This record gives sequence, structure tokens and C-alpha cells, in this order.
Amino acid sequence: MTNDKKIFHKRTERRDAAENRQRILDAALKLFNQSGVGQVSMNQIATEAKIGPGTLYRRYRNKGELCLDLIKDNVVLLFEDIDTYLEENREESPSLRFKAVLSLFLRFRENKAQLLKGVEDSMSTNSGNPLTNSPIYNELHQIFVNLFEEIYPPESTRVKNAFRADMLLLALRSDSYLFQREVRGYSSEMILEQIYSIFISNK
Amino acid sequence: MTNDKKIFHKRTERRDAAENRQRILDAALKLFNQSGVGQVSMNQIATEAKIGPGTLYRRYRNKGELCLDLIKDNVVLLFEDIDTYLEENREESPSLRFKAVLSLFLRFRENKAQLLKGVEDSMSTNSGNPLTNSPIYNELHQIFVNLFEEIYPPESTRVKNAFRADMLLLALRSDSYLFQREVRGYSSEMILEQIYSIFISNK
DNA sequence: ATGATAAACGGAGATGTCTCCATTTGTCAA
DNA sequence: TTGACAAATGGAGACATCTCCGTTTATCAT
Repeated sequence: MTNDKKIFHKRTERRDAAENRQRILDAALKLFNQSGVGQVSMNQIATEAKIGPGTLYRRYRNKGELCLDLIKDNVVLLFEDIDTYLEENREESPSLRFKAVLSLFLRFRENKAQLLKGVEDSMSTNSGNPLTNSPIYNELHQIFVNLFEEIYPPESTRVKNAFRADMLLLALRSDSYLFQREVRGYSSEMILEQIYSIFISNK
Repeated sequence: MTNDKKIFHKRTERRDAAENRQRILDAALKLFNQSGVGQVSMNQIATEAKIGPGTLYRRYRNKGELCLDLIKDNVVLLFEDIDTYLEENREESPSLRFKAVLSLFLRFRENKAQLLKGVEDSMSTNSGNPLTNSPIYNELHQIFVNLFEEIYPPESTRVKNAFRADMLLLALRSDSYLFQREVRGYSSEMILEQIYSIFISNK
């Protein structure tokens, strides 16, 4: 343990780097609370953290990565919650478990709406599709595929469950979720209900 | 006709303005073909068209509006095709008409993939949701809602058809369509089939 | 024709993203 | 302790978006 660095020939994070990291996180959080994630530029964050822009960009290639770092703990918790629920409720029907997972995610989405939008916005600006690149969505995709496989056995449906899960994830992305929330005026619960009914054919 | 301007107290577009408009369109088309829509900046277009950046931005608030102008004719044609089809096939089943409209749109999407992506990209960067702001998607939304109402009478489904249409339009957006096309490796026909099967419950 | 006027123009500049690289600094081995 | 080296730094600068505003110009009424 004390010798990890020797054993693996890997240097530990330099002390000044660790300090800067924390200063960045503090600065970002402060500015985000002050003006909203969308309004804050990387430059402002660098200035507030008293570091050069280059330093900031080496650590976080864009604002999305910074936002992701800021919610990393919550993401881990979310997936722990999901795993726990799924393990403790193996006996429940797949559709009920599906709804529960959806519900857990939507709660998370409501809590971290701004930062999550920050993540997705720069993902789509910088590197194609949020679906592909965000680890969050990849992991969710796997979870939903598994549930769908129980509900729609591959031999009984013309739709590939990976595709079905892709469609579901579209509905959970910030832009579409917030659109339903703000433009169409749905509550979180109503959105859940609608999504559920579309993806679980209620025979 | 010769007196529209007098009658309506509206000046006609100035000659130099009209010339510039055409120069912009030509320049944009040339550069787009040369390097791809995504790689070309507004500055480059302004330079190529031999006008100042301010002039370009007054006419088109962003690259998306320019792209939209470039495909406006095709958009009109698309909706004419859809209207014609729907009028000539009133007797067909709603699901068949649904699939046909989907097919017409996907053909359009394949033809104008780059420019359409250009439109949607700046829509989402600049003004929230492509769903809301693009006239194309608004009109499609209406068409799909009408078809859904035939297939799923409001009293028989828990899902609002406006919501269903919103979900469908998500699947038709550039980023998700191209994701299926390029990452998942589906052909246009396979995507059509999958979307159809998800939104038309095949009892 | 011509002058008043609204429209169009262009380019400077504010702000933002992101890269590059000369310089500094912490760390580890000797 | 020290010096070599990898890691980290910061800021200049390349480009991009987009705005603002003083200047030019086409058009219409007279």
C-alpha cells in the first residue's frame, strides 16, 4: 500500500496537481450555483480557480467532463441503488422492476438536472452521441437490455432489445426529458407513466 | 403584382441584398461539398462569399438557418409527397400509411443527411430542442399525431398520442438515426422496420 | 433628377474554446 | 541532499461565434 508507486512504477498524483483539482471543483461549484451551469465558461472557471486555461483543459477536455466529475459520486450511488433493488426484488415481475429502475433514474435526473445537462451538452458538441460516449448511458443500456430480454424474449419480438433500449435512452436524455417537462408541462411522474406505457405493451 | 410594394408599403428586397444572398448560398454549397458541412465555419463562408461576417449573421443567425435555406425546396417537396400519398391512400390501413410516411421521411433524411444534421446541430446549440424549434419537426409531429389517433383512439390508450409522436421524432433525429446507422450498423430499411415495430404494436 | 430614409454593409472587438510549448516544480533514486 | 526527469503549469495565440455601430447605398416619393 505504501509502496504502490514503487511496485507499479506509477507516480502518484503530484501534490500541486491535487490541490489544483480541488480548487477547480470548488470554483466550478461556486460559479455553477451562482449563475447556472450553462452560463459559466471554462475561462471563468480557470480564472476563479486561479489557474491558466491550459491547465484546466488538460485536466478536463471540456465542461462536460468537469460536470461528470462533479456528479461522479451520485452516479456511483445511483447504480448501487439500482443493483441493490434488482437483487432484492428478483421475484417481482420484470415490468415492475423496469418501472422501478426508471423511477430511480428519473429521481437522479431531477436532482442533478443541471449538471447532467452540462454533461450531455458537451458530449453532443464534442464527440458525437451522448448515447455512445457517456459511461452512464452505456451502463443503463445494459441494464435495460437485460430487463427487456425478460419481458420480450428475442424469439417473440421483431424488435431487437438493444434497439428498444436505445429508444428508451433517447427519452431519458436531457433535451427530450426537459422538453416534456418544460414545454409539454408534464410532471416527472407523468413522464414515467407515459414512457412505461410505451415500452411495456399493456396487453 | 408590379405594385405589391406600393400596396403593402413593403419594400422589396434590395438588389444588392439579393445578390449577396445568392453569393452566400453558392459559397456555402461550394465549401460544404469541398469539406463537409461540419468542417465549414461561418467565417469561411463569409470570406468565400466576399462579405463581412456581420452581413452573413444578419441574414442567417447561425449555420443551421443557412442549411435550412439550402434544403428548403426539398422540405417543401417532402411534405407535398407526404400529403399526396396520404390523400391518395385514405383507404389503406393507418399502419400502412404510417409506414409509408416514415419511409418517405427516411428517404429524405438519407438524401440530405449532412445538411439536416447541420440544421439540428445548431438548433440544439442555440435554441434548445430541435423538436420544438424546427418547423420540419413541428409539421411531422402533427402528421404523426393524426395517424396515431387513428391507430390508438385516445380512449383506448394510456399514452397521449402527442407524447408518442414526440418519442417517434426522437428516433428520427440526426444524432440517433446516424447512431443506429453508423455505430449499430443498421441499414435504412432495418431502422424503419424496428421503429415501425416499436410504435405499432403488432397484436 | 434628387434627397430622405430605411436597409444593408463590413469590420473591429468581446468572448469563448482549445492547443502548443517554453518554463517551472514536485518526486524519486542514488 | 541532490539532481534528473516526468509532470504540471500558464499564457499566448489560432480560430470560432456573434454583436455593435459608423458608414454606404438602393429605393421611393416628390
